[in-house]
Amino acid sequence: MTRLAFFGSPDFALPSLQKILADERFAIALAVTQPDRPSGRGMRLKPTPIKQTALAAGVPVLENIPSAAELKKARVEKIAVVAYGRLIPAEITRGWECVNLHPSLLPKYRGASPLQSALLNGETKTAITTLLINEKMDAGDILLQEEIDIGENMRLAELQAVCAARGAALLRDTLLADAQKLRRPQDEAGATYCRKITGADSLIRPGEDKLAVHNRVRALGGRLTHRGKQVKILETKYQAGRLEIITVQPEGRAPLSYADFKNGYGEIIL
RNA sequence: CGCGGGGUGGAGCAGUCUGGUAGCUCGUCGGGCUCAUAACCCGAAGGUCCUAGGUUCAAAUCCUAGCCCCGCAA
Repeated sequence: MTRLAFFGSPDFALPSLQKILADERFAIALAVTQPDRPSGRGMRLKPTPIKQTALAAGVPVLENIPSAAELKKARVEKIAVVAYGRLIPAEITRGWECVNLHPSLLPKYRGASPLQSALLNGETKTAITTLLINEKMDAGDILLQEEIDIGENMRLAELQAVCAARGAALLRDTLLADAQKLRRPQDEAGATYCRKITGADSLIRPGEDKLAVHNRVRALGGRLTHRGKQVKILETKYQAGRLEIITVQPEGRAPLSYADFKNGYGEIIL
């Protein structure tokens, strides 16, 4: 039985945590996650999904990066990291085997938004990769990698669900294996980076190519101004060069089908 | 007390500022046209205008309180 520390924060990390919790070959000594943040309407403090699940499972939760001494005291042998949200200091990456799950075809799409960026760029293929963490972001030696096809109409939620689920299994397999035998360095020449997504990235530009609109919508949801109101396009279908709008959401309103939308708001002109 | 939008026939909206006949697009039902249709034409049914008070000759519209839904942001 391997004693692990689990670093993670959002929903994407949840399947990994659950898979490890359910596996008797592992024991989770502690979970490390981002502090509660004001969130949602009313800006109330809200714990991360990882914190909620860990506490429910009786796992101690830390909201700050522990010192090496704390990890030693908890008798942590290995560390699993999934979308933690902060860089992990060298003191830890040098003292422990830190295995990270990153949803991209490394060395491509290092950084904060691999799935969104891949969709935005219209990639037809991505991957889930486990790697050893070093000082540089997502640049450590690769352990296991599994390719994932991206369908033409696949949306972020689906892609994320697939990567999170299959990534959980890949992470478990990696943690059970001998990292020293698996490790192989990344091809630095092929490295690309994605930055953090901002609100502006979801804006649909006037006259933008149909396929670009589609990619934007399925990656981030496309926003535009329609008759003076902000409207978000939630779902489109792209087939044989034709773009069909499926679901939209006007500002202040619940999502609705485009057919309903047209009845009240009129047609959207792209 | 983070900022903001909304609740009107079955669906999506306009009307509210400036009180005075319940409107639009769609759906449903009936009829017509057509070889035919998700197309077109004619007609019909269907509404406690979120709730409770208040103001007024008169409230979807103004005032007060409450319930519910949602967007931004992070």
